[in-house]
Amino acid sequence: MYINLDFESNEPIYTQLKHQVIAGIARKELAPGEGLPSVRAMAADIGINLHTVNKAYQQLKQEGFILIHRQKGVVVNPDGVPQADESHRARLENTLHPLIAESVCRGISEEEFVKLCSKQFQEFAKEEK
Amino acid sequence: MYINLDFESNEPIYTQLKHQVIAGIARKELAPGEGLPSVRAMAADIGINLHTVNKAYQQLKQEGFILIHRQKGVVVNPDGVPQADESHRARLENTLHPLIAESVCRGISEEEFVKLCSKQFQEFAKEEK
DNA sequence: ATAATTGTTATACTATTAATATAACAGTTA
DNA sequence: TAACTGTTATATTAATAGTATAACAATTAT
Repeated sequence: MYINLDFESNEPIYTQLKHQVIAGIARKELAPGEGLPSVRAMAADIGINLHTVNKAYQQLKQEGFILIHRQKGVVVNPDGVPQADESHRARLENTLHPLIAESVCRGISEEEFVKLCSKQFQEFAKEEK
Repeated sequence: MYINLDFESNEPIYTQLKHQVIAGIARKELAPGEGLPSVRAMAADIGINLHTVNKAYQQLKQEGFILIHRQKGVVVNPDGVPQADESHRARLENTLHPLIAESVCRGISEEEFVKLCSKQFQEFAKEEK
């Protein structure tokens, strides 16, 4: 699991870490049940504080992406990530709304927008048939 | 221009204000050249500080959505919002990426995702044909 | 049994951001 | 002259991000 952080970004480090773990799961590089480095090991690897890693891990656990056993360490959720419910869909819509509004203002057509999304979905598609 | 703020949200107030102005432009409720309330009037209207409004206005100006004349006040860009360039598209992709990754993890299909986007594009479509 | 490692918790500190509160300035308009 | 425009400056409060140590309890390896 290679993590690449941008310390100049205004996106918080723990958020970048969260996103890359989630992307790893979506890309199926991280399989259900697979272990992740301990908070200290991960922190040392990428050169940040263990509390920053812990914050990311705690939120990933809270959101169902990983499990944390006191003994076994950190593990990608063996049952898979919980399916989206209505609250997830609502949050997704609320996040998309300003993106689409700006796109409309700037002349990005629905077709182009959709094509852009599809391209990213393909990045996560891996012999799934 | 009705503004609706959620003071409990973790989305900053000035960001909420920005988004609603942009949505108003996308929805064509705010036409090019149309005036917006002065920073003080807007602040009094929605019950926030004038600096918070000013911050939103400055960023909207910086991003090409509005113009601010010392005399004429605040006006929706009469030339229309500048078209998206490559940097806009890159930012859009970067913002969409974690959304799509999480959607993939949670079993939201590309079809559902695209349908969700299309629904929002329709919200902004107004006898444009 | 000892040592090392695990997640977890607590405390403290710095820096940045969000938001508010006054106040003032310079130019425009009524 | 008075009221209003955007703008700037200064100060304060609260919250968040990130780091730095330190310790505890439980497990694992030597």
